[in-house]
Amino acid sequence: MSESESEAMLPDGFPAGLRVFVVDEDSVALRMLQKMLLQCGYEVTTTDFPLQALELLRANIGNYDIVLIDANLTCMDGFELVENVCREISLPVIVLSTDSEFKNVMKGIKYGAIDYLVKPLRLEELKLIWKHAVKKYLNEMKNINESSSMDVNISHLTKKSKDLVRKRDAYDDIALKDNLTSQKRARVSWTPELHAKFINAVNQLGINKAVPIKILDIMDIPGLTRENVASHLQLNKNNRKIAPTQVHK
DNA sequence: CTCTTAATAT
DNA sequence: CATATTAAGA
Repeated sequence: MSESESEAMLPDGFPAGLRVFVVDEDSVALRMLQKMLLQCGYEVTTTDFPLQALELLRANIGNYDIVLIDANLTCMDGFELVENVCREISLPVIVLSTDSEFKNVMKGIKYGAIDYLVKPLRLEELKLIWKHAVKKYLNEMKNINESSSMDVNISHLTKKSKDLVRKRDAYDDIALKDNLTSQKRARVSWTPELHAKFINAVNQLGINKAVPIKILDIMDIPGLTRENVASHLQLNKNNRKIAPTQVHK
């Protein structure tokens, strides 16, 4: 709260070197983006050829920390790309678009994106994206118990994570407030529609073969996990058992 | 390793 | 309350 001047200057300890991969069909916008990202002190790799984006990412696993994808593509469905990248590459993906429609934003998130930024982008927003990379990393560390499948990619962030935790207070004013779409994996909301798909899958399989993984497979909902389904399945079984009156409180 | 259940946590 | 996570046995 004591500093207010340096807007363009990067604060001490700002996570420079974040490796950002950007996909945008519009090469002009792409250039601007690149420029801004560079101003943030990030390492930037760009492509204006979305059809190759996934391939490039595949070929460079471990070389990037975060992915930015403009969803307004003409050569393919931008959200499909988002979904595929999220599925295949374990990196935080941020959707970019000029469309601020709630529905569209939801779509981006639903397809696995960790955030959705509406163009035109402000430097301020880009300065904050490193948080997603760190958060994703922290979550994975928490989830993955003993698995040794974490690669060198992480060591790049590890040091910074510690640093950032310590320095968090310094960034709080701007950082803590941008919680639009980040946070941990959102809990599943079993809307009637989603539940319907669940029921549908169960029926399709037959009550005996209706096992979490198969249900999940048939439902084909991005981001939905086996655990989500298992939990819901359990709930439904229980409900049937003790349908009516319940002794409680 | 996945499935199921119950218990407990968020 | 609704959903998630954990623990233990199959």
